[in-house]
Amino acid sequence: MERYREKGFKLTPQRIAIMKFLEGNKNHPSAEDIYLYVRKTFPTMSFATVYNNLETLREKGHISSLSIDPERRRYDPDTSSHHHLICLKCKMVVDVHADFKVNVPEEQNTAFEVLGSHIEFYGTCPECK
Amino acid sequence: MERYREKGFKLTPQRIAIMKFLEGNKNHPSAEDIYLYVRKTFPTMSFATVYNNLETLREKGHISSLSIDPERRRYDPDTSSHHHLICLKCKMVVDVHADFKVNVPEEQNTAFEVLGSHIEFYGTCPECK
DNA sequence: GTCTTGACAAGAATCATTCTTAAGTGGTAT
DNA sequence: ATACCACTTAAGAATGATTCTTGTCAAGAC
Ligand SMILES: [Mn+2]
Ligand SMILES: [Mn+2]
Ligand SMILES: [Zn+2]
Ligand SMILES: [Zn+2]
Repeated sequence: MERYREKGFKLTPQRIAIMKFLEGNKNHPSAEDIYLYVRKTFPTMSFATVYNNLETLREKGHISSLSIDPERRRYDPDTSSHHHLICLKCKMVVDVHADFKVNVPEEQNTAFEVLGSHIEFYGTCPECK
Repeated sequence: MERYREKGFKLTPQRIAIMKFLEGNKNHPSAEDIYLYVRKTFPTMSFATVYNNLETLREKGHISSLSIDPERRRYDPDTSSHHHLICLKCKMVVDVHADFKVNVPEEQNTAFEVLGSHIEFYGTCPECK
């Protein structure tokens, strides 16, 4: 946790609670999921504080935000390059850790500077089948 | 255009205008883009009508909606399987037509019924570079 | 022509996210 | 230990995309 201390990044109790909740969390929670959980410990916490912290954490590269669920943004403490699988029914998101070789065709690649890629798989999870 | 006539699918002038705008459109427009354009011909058209029609067209499989731009939904008349490349600066979305071999690892694949996949590439377009 | 089932316009409502403002606090320097 | 200041917070308002509601209308079926 100490490694997060840096210039202009203050470790407040609310922020620590959010970071603890996210640390190792594989559920790809939404801002609301985080809010509902952290509020148990900090009943006065505001929704805006959650968003502020998520944005700050994202800026600093400690978490990433996913647009795989069209209904709400999901947050992921795992910033290593990996992919996702979403259940179209219950919207559960799980990791797909595999190194796929995907490169855009050469002619597009030269004109457009490709910085990365993300694969979203969709389907039905075991519970929803 | 006649091929769209089917049970419970009425061809109204507004709908035809939306379909004409989308037909062959490679810009992946948002609902607002579509609204602003079609309104030129139908000044009384409502935003809700655009959304109603997009949802109906999507249900019938004539268009697909993309969540690649986290700020707004984009619509694509090309329903064939293809991928996308988004410019992180101007949010331009272009097609990537290539057949990548991506399959989730066996153990996930059996538990989870994978129905499809979509690759989003991100980077900087020629104009924004 | 009549009927039925969508489709329409208009605007209200919803919901996620962002912004604003005033008050509070962590971390650094003194 | 104290003071200071930039960053953070809470609270709520604002925004913006999307969905819902309601009364009216019209396409296509018969
Ligand atoms: Mn993940
Ligand atoms: Mn496309
Ligand atoms: Zn499921
Ligand atoms: Zn660009």
